[in-house]
Amino acid sequence: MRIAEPTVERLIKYHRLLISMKQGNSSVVSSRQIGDMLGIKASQVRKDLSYFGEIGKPGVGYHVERLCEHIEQILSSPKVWSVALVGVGNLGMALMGHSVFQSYKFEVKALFDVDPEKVGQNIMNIHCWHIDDIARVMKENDIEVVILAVPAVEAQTCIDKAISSNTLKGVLSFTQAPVILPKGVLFYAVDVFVELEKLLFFLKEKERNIS
Amino acid sequence: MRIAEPTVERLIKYHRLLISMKQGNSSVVSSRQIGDMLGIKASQVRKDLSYFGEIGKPGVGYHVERLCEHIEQILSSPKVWSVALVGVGNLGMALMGHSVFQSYKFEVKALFDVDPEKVGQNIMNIHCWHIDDIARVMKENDIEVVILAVPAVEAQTCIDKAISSNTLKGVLSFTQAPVILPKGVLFYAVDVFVELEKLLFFLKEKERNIS
DNA sequence: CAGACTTTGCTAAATATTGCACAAAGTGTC
DNA sequence: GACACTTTGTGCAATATTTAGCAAAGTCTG
Repeated sequence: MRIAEPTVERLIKYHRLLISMKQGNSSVVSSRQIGDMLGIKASQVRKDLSYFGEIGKPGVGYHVERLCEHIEQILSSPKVWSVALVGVGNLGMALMGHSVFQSYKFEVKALFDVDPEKVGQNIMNIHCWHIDDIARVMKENDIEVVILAVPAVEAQTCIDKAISSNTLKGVLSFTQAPVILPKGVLFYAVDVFVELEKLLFFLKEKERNIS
Repeated sequence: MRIAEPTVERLIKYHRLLISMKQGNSSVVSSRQIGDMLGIKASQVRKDLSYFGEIGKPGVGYHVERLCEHIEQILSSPKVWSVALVGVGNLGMALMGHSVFQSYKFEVKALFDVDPEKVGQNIMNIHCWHIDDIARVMKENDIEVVILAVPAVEAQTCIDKAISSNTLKGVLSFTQAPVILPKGVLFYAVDVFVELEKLLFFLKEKERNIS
């Protein structure tokens, strides 16, 4: 059974919320409460949660810990993914420092850059290689996922080198350049520019509709 | 006429692409070419572009410069938005350094943080205030948009202070915490964690379906 | 333990979004 | 200028996603 992307996205958010609720005082939570906290309709929450069998109790709600484990199981990986971070500039460093990067689901095995100040160094205990070594290092470390945080103009070149490792399975890109990938390689992009433009666009539209 | 969010998102991407094509050699481009470069179906491209009147020529395609201006007009703002960046940590600095922030559509008028090393300083020529001053500074500078780049635990507190300025109209959040806003304030979030989790989830699913 | 609530799981309807297919329009060649 | 292409714009069908509504199940109160 295939799960739709928006559903997965919400499951991730429920999971995150439940983790923070585990330290709270109530051991039970209703779809309404979850929905209100995340800005999602309660019926949507129920539909998402009932996707994998009945887990809530009518008249009561969902048991926080149980539900959390339940979602954890759905989202869980059978293995720890090996990841490479390409581009150790401001953004790359910000990512590395981010708590997200202390996950049990993946491990950043190698860094890549072109800056001679960084290449050869250990940064936050991870070795930084020259981007030209990426195919070899990826093969040696079985790296299947690349996080791309380089300037737009270099994105495609870097990706092409990563592709030549033949181990690449997924890319999370932070650059705004469109990149061409062999089909079969999953691609997700975090596009700051697009989000900001969208915000400004709909702000404009809203003001226009008022006046 | 209301434009759907996915459409706006694609328009932004077309615009970005067209800008880079303006320096290229061909002055004309087809919906097929645009689609291939961005991973979008040609029919979708045509539908998006014809939303605002006929602008292409059958048998030829779209005139790059003309199309670019056309989209620019759709996306254009009647004013330059005043923006505050809340949180001048790694991520905030990365954003400031990003080329996205040299836009003619908005201007970062003020920075906010709690770190005594930063408060009172000018960072990249913009003054950094203590977060407690945000309501006053926002009012004085007519700041309507806040970019939130603080640790999750501080997100709500910061936003509450920004709300009390009464000038807040939109938020672009980089924190993973859900925040409660008065309705009427637009909210967009860039959620690194969610994107990464989605990537890993669908990678897992894909491998599971193969084996 | 009856009656008033609450809340789930699910089905069906409503919306939103994408993709197809084709006529009409433009280009190029001989 | 006839014929073979290419490519747009668009109506309609197909998919995807969200929302509403409700019976059934569980809780609480007196």
